[in-house]
Amino acid sequence: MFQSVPQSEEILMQRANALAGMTLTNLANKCEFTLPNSVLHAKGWVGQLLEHALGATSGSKPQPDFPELSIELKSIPVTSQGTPKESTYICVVQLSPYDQANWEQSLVRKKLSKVLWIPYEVNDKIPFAARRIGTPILWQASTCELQQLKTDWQELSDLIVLGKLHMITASIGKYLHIRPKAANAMSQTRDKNRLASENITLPRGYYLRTSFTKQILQST
DNA sequence: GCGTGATCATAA
DNA sequence: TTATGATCACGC
Repeated sequence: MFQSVPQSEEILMQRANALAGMTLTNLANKCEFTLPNSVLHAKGWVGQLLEHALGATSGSKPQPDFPELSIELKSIPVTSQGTPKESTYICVVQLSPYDQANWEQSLVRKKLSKVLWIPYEVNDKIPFAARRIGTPILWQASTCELQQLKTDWQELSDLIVLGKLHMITASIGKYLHIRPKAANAMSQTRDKNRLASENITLPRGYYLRTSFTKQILQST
């Protein structure tokens, strides 16, 4: 479908709007993507289909999907009521002291600078292939939202810098929280905020709570 | 293993 | 039903 990088926000939005109402089968056919037999073994498939359809190029680099536009693309599964079904992964929790230095330069802040949300319906009665893509929403956090995100990030970052990552649970943070992000519970990484003798830990990621993304989708 | 794309599975 | 912790796939 679209394979070139969108040169402006307007072009990106035109493309995104053109997808609204299409089923996953419609879009997969146009992009020459093969529909997975089961979502279980294709968890990120919808996101990658949308990236391709809109011309995103970042791949797995730790930066927004459209770096020239500072726009991050997020597909988001919603119920027939428009409520998000899942929390939204933002980025990995980096574990070097400098990464927690300041909010403005954090990976979370950069990823959430501006987000193009593309909802798609998820409902037990609708087969995966028949799910429809919804109306895109280009979002920027309000001053109030940004303040809370910063507060959450700061609280979590303080714990990390103090070597207390192991004390962080998913219940910390109003909008933003930290949860495991790994192949499985055996995965390991090093937390450079701790002594070498005790720094092996499970890789983690930052996620947005559904209560917050629900607010985002309804505000527009 | 790291970082991307996420959803699954079950305890609460 | 929801939130937390665990898991799946891919490129490098």
